[in-house]
Formats: sequence, C-alpha cells, structure tokens
Amino acid sequence: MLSMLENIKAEPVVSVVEENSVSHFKQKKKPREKSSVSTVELLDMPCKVCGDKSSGVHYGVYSCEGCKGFFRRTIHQKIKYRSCILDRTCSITKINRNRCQTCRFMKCLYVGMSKDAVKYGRIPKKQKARLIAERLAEIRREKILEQTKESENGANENVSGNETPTRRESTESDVFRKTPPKNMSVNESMLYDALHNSESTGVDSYIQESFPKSPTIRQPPELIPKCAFLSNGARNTLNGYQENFQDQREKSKQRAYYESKQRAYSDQTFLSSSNPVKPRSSSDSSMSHSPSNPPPLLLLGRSFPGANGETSPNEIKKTDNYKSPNGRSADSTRKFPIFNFDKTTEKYRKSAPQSLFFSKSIDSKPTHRRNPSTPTTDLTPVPKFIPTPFSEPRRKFPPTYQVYIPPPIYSSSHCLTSKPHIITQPVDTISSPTRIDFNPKPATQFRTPSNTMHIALDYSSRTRSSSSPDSGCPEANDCEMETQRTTGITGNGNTAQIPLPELVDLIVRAHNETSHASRHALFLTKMDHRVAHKGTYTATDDDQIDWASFNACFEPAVREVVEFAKTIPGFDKLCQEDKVLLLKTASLEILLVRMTS
Amino acid sequence: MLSMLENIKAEPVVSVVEENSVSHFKQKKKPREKSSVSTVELLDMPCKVCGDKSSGVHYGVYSCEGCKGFFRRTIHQKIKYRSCILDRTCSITKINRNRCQTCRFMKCLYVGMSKDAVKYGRIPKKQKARLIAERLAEIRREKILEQTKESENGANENVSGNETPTRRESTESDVFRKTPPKNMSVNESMLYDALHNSESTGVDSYIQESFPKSPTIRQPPELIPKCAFLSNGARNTLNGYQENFQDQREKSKQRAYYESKQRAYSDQTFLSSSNPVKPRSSSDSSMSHSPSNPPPLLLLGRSFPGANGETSPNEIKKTDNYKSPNGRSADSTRKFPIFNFDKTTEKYRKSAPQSLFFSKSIDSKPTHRRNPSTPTTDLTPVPKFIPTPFSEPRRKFPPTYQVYIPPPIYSSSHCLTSKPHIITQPVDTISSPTRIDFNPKPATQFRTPSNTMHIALDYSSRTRSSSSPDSGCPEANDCEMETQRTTGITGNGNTAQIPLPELVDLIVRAHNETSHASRHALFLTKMDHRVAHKGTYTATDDDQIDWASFNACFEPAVREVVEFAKTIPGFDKLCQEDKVLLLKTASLEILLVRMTS
DNA sequence: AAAAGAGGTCACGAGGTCAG
DNA sequence: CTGACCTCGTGACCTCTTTT
Ligand SMILES: [Zn+2]
Ligand SMILES: [Zn+2]
Ligand SMILES: [Zn+2]
Ligand SMILES: [Zn+2]
Repeated sequence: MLSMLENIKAEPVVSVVEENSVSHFKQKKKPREKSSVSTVELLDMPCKVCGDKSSGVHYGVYSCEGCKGFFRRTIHQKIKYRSCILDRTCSITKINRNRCQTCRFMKCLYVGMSKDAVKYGRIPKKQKARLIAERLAEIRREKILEQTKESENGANENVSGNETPTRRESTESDVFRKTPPKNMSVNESMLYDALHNSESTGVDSYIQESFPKSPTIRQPPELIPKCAFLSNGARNTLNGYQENFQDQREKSKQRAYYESKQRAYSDQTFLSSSNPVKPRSSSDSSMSHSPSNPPPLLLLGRSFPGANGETSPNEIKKTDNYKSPNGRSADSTRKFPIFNFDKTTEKYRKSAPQSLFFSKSIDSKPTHRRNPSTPTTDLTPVPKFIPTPFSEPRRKFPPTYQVYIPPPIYSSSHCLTSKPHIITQPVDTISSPTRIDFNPKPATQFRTPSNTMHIALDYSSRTRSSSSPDSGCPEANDCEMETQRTTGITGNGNTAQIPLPELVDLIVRAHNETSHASRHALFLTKMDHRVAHKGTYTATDDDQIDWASFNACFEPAVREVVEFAKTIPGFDKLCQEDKVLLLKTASLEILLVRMTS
Repeated sequence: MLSMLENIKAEPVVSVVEENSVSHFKQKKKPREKSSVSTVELLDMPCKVCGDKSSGVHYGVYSCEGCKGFFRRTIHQKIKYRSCILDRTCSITKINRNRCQTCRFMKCLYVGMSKDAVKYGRIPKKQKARLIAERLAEIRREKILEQTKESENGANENVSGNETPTRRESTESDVFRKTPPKNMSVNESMLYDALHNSESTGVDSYIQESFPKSPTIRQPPELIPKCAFLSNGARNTLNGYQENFQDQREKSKQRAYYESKQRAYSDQTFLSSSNPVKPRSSSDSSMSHSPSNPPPLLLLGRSFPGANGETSPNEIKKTDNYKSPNGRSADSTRKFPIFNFDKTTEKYRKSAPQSLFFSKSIDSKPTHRRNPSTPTTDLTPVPKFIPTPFSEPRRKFPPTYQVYIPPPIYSSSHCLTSKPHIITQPVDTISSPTRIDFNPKPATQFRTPSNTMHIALDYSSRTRSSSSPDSGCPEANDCEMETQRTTGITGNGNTAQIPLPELVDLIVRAHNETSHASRHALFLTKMDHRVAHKGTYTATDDDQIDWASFNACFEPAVREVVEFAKTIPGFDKLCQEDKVLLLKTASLEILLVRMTS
C-alpha cells in the first residue's frame, strides 16, 4: 500500500517537473498524453442515487448511467410512476433500484438531480485540482477511520487491507481510496491550501460552485451535519435517512403510530430552515459529500424540479396508468419486493415518507453541528432536513428547502397531516401541553422563533415585516400570527361546547381522516388496498395529493396574490396583522378567480 | 498493477500538480499582479447574452466563454438550428442557455454579436480608465437604487429583502447583475450624445468607440431607413418593431398586422437588401454595414435561397437537419433553421431579424417552409419579438431589452395567466385598440412607458412554460371576467376612500401588474436572474403559473379540506352561508398546514 | 512587452440508441 | 424499461494575432 501511495505522490511531482520542462521547451505543444486516467476514475465517486459506480456528473449529481438514463427518461417523457406500494420508503441501491420507480425518481430529486443543474463543458482546472485534492484527503480520512475502526474491531480485515491483487480491476480509484494518503505531497498541499482547504469534499464543492445558485445544490451543511456518513461510503442520502429512521423506531415504536406521529412531529419539523442556506461553502468537510446535500425536494409528482417546465400536465397520459417498472401496468401482482430489502439495508422500509422529507438524517448525531437553532432538546429527533418544497425562485432565502424536524415536544399536532411514518417519533417526548398542537401550525413553525420556519407562509408573510434575517425565520412573526389565527378560526365555531382537549382531539381526528396521508397510512396499516386505489386525482400517487406539486403551483400563485394585494391602494396602510389576516382570508377566493380566468 | 496504478495516479496527480506549478509560473512570469485584478475582473460585466460571467468582449459584446464559443461555432459552421419550440421566446440565462439554440443565437445577434465587431488589441488606456470609472459609477448607482428600492419596500418583502445570506454564491453577483443602468452618468451622457444618443452604458460606449468603423456599429441612420423605428430608442428591434407596429396600426390598423409587417419589412429590409444580396456578397466588407442594411432576409433560412446564393448549399449539410442540441436529430417537428446563415456572419444578423419575425410564421406554415420561393407570403410575420440583429455592438442602446409594461388596464388582463406569446395573435381579434400592443409583443412589452423595464432577456416573456402549449391566450375571455371579479373582491376593502371607478382601475392594474407576465418583468428587473438558477425552479418557467396544474393539485386539496370541515364537530350546524364563509376564509390556512406537514 | 480577443482544443456530459 | 455505448454540442483553456 504504501508503495502505492508513494507512487502516487511521486508521480505528481515528477510530472510536474516534466511539465515544466516541457513548457519551457515547447510551450506550445504540451502534448501530454491524455491522462490515462480519467477524472471520473480518479474521483471514483459513487452514484448518489443508488451507490453504483458513477460515470460522471449528470444533471448536477454524480450518478451512474442507469440513474442518469432513468432520470432523463422520466423528465423527458414526463412520466409519472404509480405510487410506491411502500409508502415511498424504498431504499435505492444498485441492486434494487429498479424495483420502485417512484422511489428511485424521488431519490434522484432528493439528491439534487435537475435539469437546471446540468453542467456543460469541462471542469475548470482549479476545481478539478481541488476536487482531486479533496478527494484524496477524504480518502485519507476514511482510511484513518477505517484503521481506527479496525483496530477496534480487531481482526476484521477486510479485503481492503491487501487487496492488491484485485486492484486492477477496480479502477484505480480504489487505490485512491484505500490508501489514504497520509500526507499530502508538498505540491498537493499547496494546491490544496491554495484552492480550498476546506474540508468539504471536493466534489460537492465543485458541484456547488458550479451551480451556485441552484438551490438544490446548495445545501447548508449544517443541515446535514452528519452527512458525513454519506460521504463515506457511497451511501447516499438515503442511508442516512434511513438510519435516522431506525433510531426513531426503536424509541417509540410502532405503537401509536399515527397518533404519535402527529404529535411528535410537529415539533421538529420545521424549524429552521431559516438560515439555511449558507452552507455551502463552508467547509464542512464532513459533509462534503454532496450527497448530503439535499436538494430541494420535490416529492412527487409533476413538479419535479428538474423537470422544470416539463412537468406538465402532459404527463398525465402516462400517469394514468402508472407505470410499473416494466411498463406493465398493473401491478399488483408484483409488488415489489421492496420490503425485503429492509433487512439488508435494514433501513429500507421505513422511511420513505420521510425520506422525502427528511432524508438525511443524519446519522449521527453530530450533535448539532451546525444547527444553531436547534433546541437543546436534542435533536434526537433528528433534525432532518428536508427539502421543502417551496421552491421559489425568488426566494430570498434560499431556496432552502430544508427543514428540521422539530423537537418532540411540540410536535404533534402539527403534523396533522400525515406522515404516518413519522410516527416513529417518540411520543413520549412530547411533554408539552397539548395545544400546542394546534399551533404547531402549519407548517410552519413552531416555537422558537428562532427556529421557525415558515413555509408556506411565506407567502403571506411576505410582506415581510420583520425581517430578521439573521436569525431565523424572517417570517417568524408572521407565522406566529398566523398560527394563532388559525386556531382561532377553527376554534371559534365549536369550542364552546366541547372541552378543549376533546375538541382538539376531534379535529385532529377529522384531519387525519380526511388527509390523504392518513388515508394512506390506514391503507397501509389495514392493508386496504382498494381504498387507495381509487385514485382520485390522477396524481401521482393515486389518492394522494401531491403536495409538492401543489406547493409548486401554489406558492407562486399565492405570491402573486400577495403582490396584488400590495398594490391595492390602502393595503399598505393596514397593520401587519391585518394584512396577514386579509390575505389569509381572501387569498383563496382571489386564487379561484385567477384560476378560472 | 503497479503500472496501472502509477499511471492512474500519475495522471491525476500530475495534472494537479501541474496546475500548481503552472500557476506559479505564470504568476511569476506574468505577475499580473499589478492590479492583481484584470480589467475584466474590474469591470465584471455579465454576459449580455446569458448573464453569466463574461470573459471579455467577444464579437463586440461582453460575453461568456460559452456564448462566445457558441456564436463562433454557429457562424463558422453556418449552423442552422431547428426552430424553437416555444415560439422563439425562450429566455436565455446561464442555466437554460443550452436548451434552445435558436433563441440563444438570436439573443447573440440581438445583443449585437457580430463578426464585424471583432476587436483586437489592447484597450487604450484612456478608454480603459474611463470604462472602469463608468463601471464603478454604474455599480454605485445600482447600489443606491437597490437600497432605495429596499427601503421603499420596506418591510414587505421580507425574505426577499434580505437575502444576504445567500449571497455568497453569486459571486460577482451584484455587480454582475448590473442591470441596465437606469440613468446615465455624466460620462455616459456625453458619450451618448456624441455617439448616438441612445442610452448607452459606459461599457457600451466603450464598445462603440472601439469599433467606430465597424459597420455594425455605426449605423447610419439612413441605412436603416425604416429602421428608424428601430433606432429610436434604444429599443431593440423589438421596440422598433413595435413602434413600427404602432404606426401601422394607426395606418391600417392592426388588421393586417401580419401583412403589414411583412410589407414594412420587405420594404425596408428586403428591399434594400433585396437586391441586395448581391451586393453584400460582393464585398464582405460592404456587408459590413450590413447591419444597417436590411439584411437580406433570410427568413426562412434556407428558404431564401434566393437570398443569396450565398446561402450556399454548404450550409445545407447541417442545415438540412437542423441541429438539435446535441446533434441529434430532432424531432420532427420543426426543422427549420431559422437563420440562414448567409454568408458569414454578416448575414446572420440580418437575417436574423427577419427570421425572427417571420420565422414564426413560417413555422406555422411549414408547408412553405422549405419553399424558398414563397417569400412574401411567408413572411407574414409575426412579430414576435425578436432580437433584431441590428444590434450592433455598440448598440446604442443597451442591449438590454426593454420592455414596457403594459398599460394598465388592459392588457394584461387577459393574459393573466400568461402566454405572452400569445400575443402573436392577430390583433384584430382584439377589439380594443390599445391592447394591441399587447399582442404584438410577446414578451416584451407593452407600452406604457412609464413602466418600462427592461428585461434582459427575456425576450420572451415566457419562458417556456411548461405546459400550456397552446397558442393563443385561451384564457382571454376569462380574463375579462377575472378582472372584474377581482376587482370586486378587492375592492371591498378600500373602496371607501377612492371613487369606485378609480378604485376599480387601480385594482385592475394591480392585478395586471402582479400577474405572472408582469411579474416576470419585475422579476427580471429586479434581478433575479439567478433564480433561475436556482435551481429549482427558478428557471424559466417559474414565473409562470401553471393554472392547469394548480387546479389539478388544488381541487383535491380543497376537497379534503371540505371533508375535514365536515367532520369537525359543529360544522354541520352552521348555516350554509357560514359554512362557505368559514371554508373560504380558513381553507388557505388549512391547506398550508397540510402542505407543510 | 503587455493586453485582449479570435480561434482552436478537447474533456465532459446531454441525449439518442438499441440489445437485453 | 434499462443502461452500456456512441455522437457531438459545450465551454474552460490555450495558442496566436493584433494593437497599444
Ligand atoms: Zn445510480
Ligand atoms: Zn417505493
Ligand atoms: Zn453567455
Ligand atoms: Zn427558443
């Protein structure tokens, strides 16, 4: 091994020299033979979607030919796959990637594949150099970790230890990986420092840089604190998310699946995205890996970001019949062995839903690393991050889509909707007083202002009053308001007669029963297939409402309404509260009018 | 193995190292340290075509390496791209520039790229100093404007307001965006007057000065006889065309829009050029002025063989099939290359314009398409908007594309949704006289001067939106309705103080201005280019709201909310009216909550 | 020389292909 | 449908020419 490493290093130097000489001599020519090794091979990045060997960066993400082709076909043809039988929790690996198209596509989106992230042309040299340097560093780190681990474990020697023999086949990359260079050569060091030095993975950073703007791309490291794990191996987001999931499971457990879900949920969820964005750059080396970065998520449906305009209605045609993996329509028969997978991966199952949302979990608890806001309570809840759907172009703050999951306490309620899976969360944790639930509000937020996020609101909030940029959610205030209001509203009608707790319970129940998610859950639980099937809307997931799409369509529409309101004479004279109130109450109607026009 | 490894390693490493070494060398050698900052960096001008970072002036225009290369390839190889699927209205940004070659090339021409505008050698010191000074002033102004704007918006805009955080990504961003300068600096003014009088930016002036002779640049007014209209403002063709348009209207009126257009064109354009062809060809140099001259039309690309013989066959090879982005063959749908490249460059431009105009029509009638002979008929130009080729590097007015915002009342309304292109529609349909404007231009604009904005690019207003393919504004009718309704709604609140009629007007205006079309303009203006990038959605399509999708997502969601309401205890006890009221006012919030959950 | 851009070069990856 | 392969447009760099 060492020798190998040495070689590596040596090489460079030599070459360098050579280089120079060459330049002196002929500057012009510089015919260096092309490198025998391609950049791809050098970096040897795994596919962020399935972990297979990637063939480069496709649609902004390191991905394999298969995932690239799959994504391409999906967006070009606007295919909508029928919904996942497992609640969209399927893990995606090289082996099972073809078992669930829905999940595969979601994963693609999750890791950031998008038409907008397409990069053309060659990789800038600097970046390339940096990438390589970083990759080396990463490998080195991994190595160290491994060694450490090994020592701990003692005997495990993997193949890795001596693999020499095999090596050949494995592209050189392995080499790279394996032998983590302990130290960088002088040149490398220089390079490294000069260029970046951040720890982030080179690759990720490269991508980020390349597409800075793309929301997807930039993911705040903080969010993905631990993503480290991702980087590691080639695991993808997925894994992380799964892991996360597991933890939860263990804790609370299935019981109370739904209910708990609700509660738990609320808290965390959304916290913070607020600051989000910044990240990219920093160095989080650990995260570097891109995989971690979560893209904006889009869950399902047509809204794919990537697709961009493409997603159009057209899709429907295909949608109608969902497509089963082989194009066969039906499905039932097949079902996917998805679950099975669980075991292996273990994680598989669960999460899907979350996955979308939360994907990443973080495997570790890196403690909050980045997350400032995080409540002390601890993340246990895992702050995951989520890509929130709100994407907007204009967003000030970054498109951040990320969301933390709220700390337990609160939770609950707000999760009205769904996410059964979420359930996993520990209910117990919830100490809180119930009501909160309500508050939990929408989306948005909860608690600590600092963490709050707003999401949807933002529309409304847009009016932005405060601004507190720094901290968290600029819109916190608004959110607050909003929440209350909501509560108020609903409450009004009936509270009188029913004790509050019960009322809350009833409402929650009503919500659950009417939300698709719950339906979905029920379905799963009860296995009532049929129900699901009705498929109401064509939407992707059959019965399910495609919130991502909804949001994609909704947000801009709401935004327009807000803009509209702002321009109405006198609107600006209203106090913030009234503005919000007016918007909340009148937006729906305005939207309807506009829609029909 | 070893060898392999070595190679492998060597390669990469080498390159890296090399990098360093190289850089070191260079620096040493040419330590441009001087300012350390190169002129390019100082000016930090964005690519006029796509907004990316430019690498200097190429073909007479500040442009990025990508656009430079694209333009070079196009003219050198006389490539004809297949026509745009969206009506040539695609916006061109860093992110989506590779999605439509036709529009990209048109944009290149529009902003003034021309072989004739090539400049060699270093920039005279004086000019350089001036340029920098102007650039700084410009930046400064922009800053101020921004601040002003922000302050105005004040609280509103929250998030948007502060984007601070994100910023980083965009590097130069701010500078970069540089929106077209609203006002001229003293220097600029001088320059302007001296040169032309149009509003040029410092930079532009530089260019102009640089290439005084360049035919392109100098546009003799005479040459462009009719072009006069063009020349006017700095408007680009577009504007010009519009004006032209106007005149015509006045004359004959909208009807015959197309025809007139043709004619007009032909007169000017063709005519002059018409015989033209030869002339030009004869001497290239002569052509040079071509810009001014009306180009020979090319309308249809090859079709116009007549145009010149020149259009030689050569092109054909490529021409024949238009080229799809990657050389793949395209879809059948369209095949024609719009531009014909006539000879070298020169012709491009010219034709371009026309092509632009006419191209569309052509498309529509594919039949002729190929048929060269049918000139006149084809032309029926639709004036879409197009960048005229006339641009010169020196453009008088900035390459920016300006857009007027439509007059309040009308216009917009019908297009609430969008589909600017729709505009193309025959005016006649439009009863009102005014709106016509609307029609005409797609994207662009409308007239009310007061509001003009420029957009950079968007030529089209709509970027490709996804779905709605259709052409005209389907929603026109509705729009009407909508407007009214809206009014009503909104009106409620404020009517008190303002006379009803006025209020209505104001609200309608508010509506129009906030409908996506205008938003687009605003957005552009405000700079959000990036957004696009953003990835996510940002892009192009974003702006437009896809109501069909919206409805598809919205309806089921609302239905769920209604179901939810029904299950809430007590809801059923409300009278119908109250139920409706409650739902109307609370649904939005509930939806938000559900969405976020 | 130095500066600046036209042109050329070729690593890259989007997309198309078509056995499997 | 999937994905290994292939074609070729793209754009980061580099060389070479022109101008100061
Ligand atoms: Zn893959
Ligand atoms: Zn699945
Ligand atoms: Zn460009
Ligand atoms: Zn186009």
